[in-house]
Amino acid sequence: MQIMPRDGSQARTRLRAAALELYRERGYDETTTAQIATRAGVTERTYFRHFADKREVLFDGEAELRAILVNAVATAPDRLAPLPVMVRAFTAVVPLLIANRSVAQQRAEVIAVTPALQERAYAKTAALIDALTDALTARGITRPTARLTAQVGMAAFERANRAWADTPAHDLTTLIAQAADEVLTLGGT
Amino acid sequence: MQIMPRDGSQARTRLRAAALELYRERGYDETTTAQIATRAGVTERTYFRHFADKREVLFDGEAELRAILVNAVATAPDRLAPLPVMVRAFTAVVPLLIANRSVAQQRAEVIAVTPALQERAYAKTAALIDALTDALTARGITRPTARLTAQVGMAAFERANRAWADTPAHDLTTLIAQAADEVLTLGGT
DNA sequence: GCCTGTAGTGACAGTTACTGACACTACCAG
DNA sequence: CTGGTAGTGTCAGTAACTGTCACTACAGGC
Repeated sequence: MQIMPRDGSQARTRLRAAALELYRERGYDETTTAQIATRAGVTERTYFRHFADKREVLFDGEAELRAILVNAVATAPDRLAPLPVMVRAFTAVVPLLIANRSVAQQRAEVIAVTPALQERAYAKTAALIDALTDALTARGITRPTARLTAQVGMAAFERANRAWADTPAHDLTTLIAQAADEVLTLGGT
Repeated sequence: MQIMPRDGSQARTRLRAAALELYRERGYDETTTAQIATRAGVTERTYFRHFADKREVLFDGEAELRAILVNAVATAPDRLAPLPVMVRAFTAVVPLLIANRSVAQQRAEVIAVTPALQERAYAKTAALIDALTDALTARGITRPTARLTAQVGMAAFERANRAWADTPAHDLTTLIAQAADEVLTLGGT
């Protein structure tokens, strides 16, 4: 067997790249974890030491995203209303999204055609909402309201993100603020 | 082997009951699909003819829920603003929720302690949001706004549902309307 | 009463995601 | 040079899920 560098992060990186490639080339269902491992130059067992399951390999960035969001909420000015706090948080994440845009695009294409991956994506979004709920609660907002705020904020963010994907010329920061405003118009009158 | 009635819906019903029992008795992870099938008096293969996977057996009611929601949106008065349409839709589903309350409670307990089931629950919620988005689009609302509305409406509904679980004395219909109102206050000023 | 089609099922073999246990190797601290 | 630690390979095993085929209950026409 080949001698492999002991730095685990390298194997992890290669596994991520190999999985994305294979999922794009032959589809998620037609790819086995053994194939991913082989392409990355490790064994299947090593794959499962780095990622909990076959899906998780595509969702490695979530922790970083969550950290930025939570920090932005925590450092928001006091007295700022709940939804503006959300706008602030999602705005803080814009640079990361811009930096990762091309890989994110490839990921999104695979997820869009794979129900199993969509399911995981929903769970990751829910985890972000949980984290945002906690962060809002720490600001003194009651938990039910905090949860509602986090969900509504996430909905606005997704709306902005989709608009951004359609018309990349627009500024994502502006789109986020507009989506938040739009929420407040849905009640009519 | 025993002679089994040919009416598939009976096996399906027994499988649902057996799965809920076993998941509650020993936990989801410690339950095998073979055990569910045995308790329901069928083979494992028959289980997978009725349900796509080990999780789906707990989420059989979604189609009915979706039908009611979509119908309520379709038959809502013209000129009603988007969010009030959502309130109307979720209000229409209240009787079903009241009727199923005890089973729903047991289901919720199992789901609450099982990440794999939570993931599926998120996916089911997302499917409802998709259906609501389509229904709103049919009313002439643009798709991005329809999607935002469906997500915000679902967030309000969940907020009402949680409040209802905590204080069952309150009227769910009222709680839904209040949650929708609360959304409009999140912007401040 | 018999024939025929259809839907539901049992039996069985096979693939693959995932796990536990153990041994080995690169590297780091002293 | 030594001992500890983290990452890995190997192997065996479990359980979710699938394909295929044969069989059985039942409904309808004749």
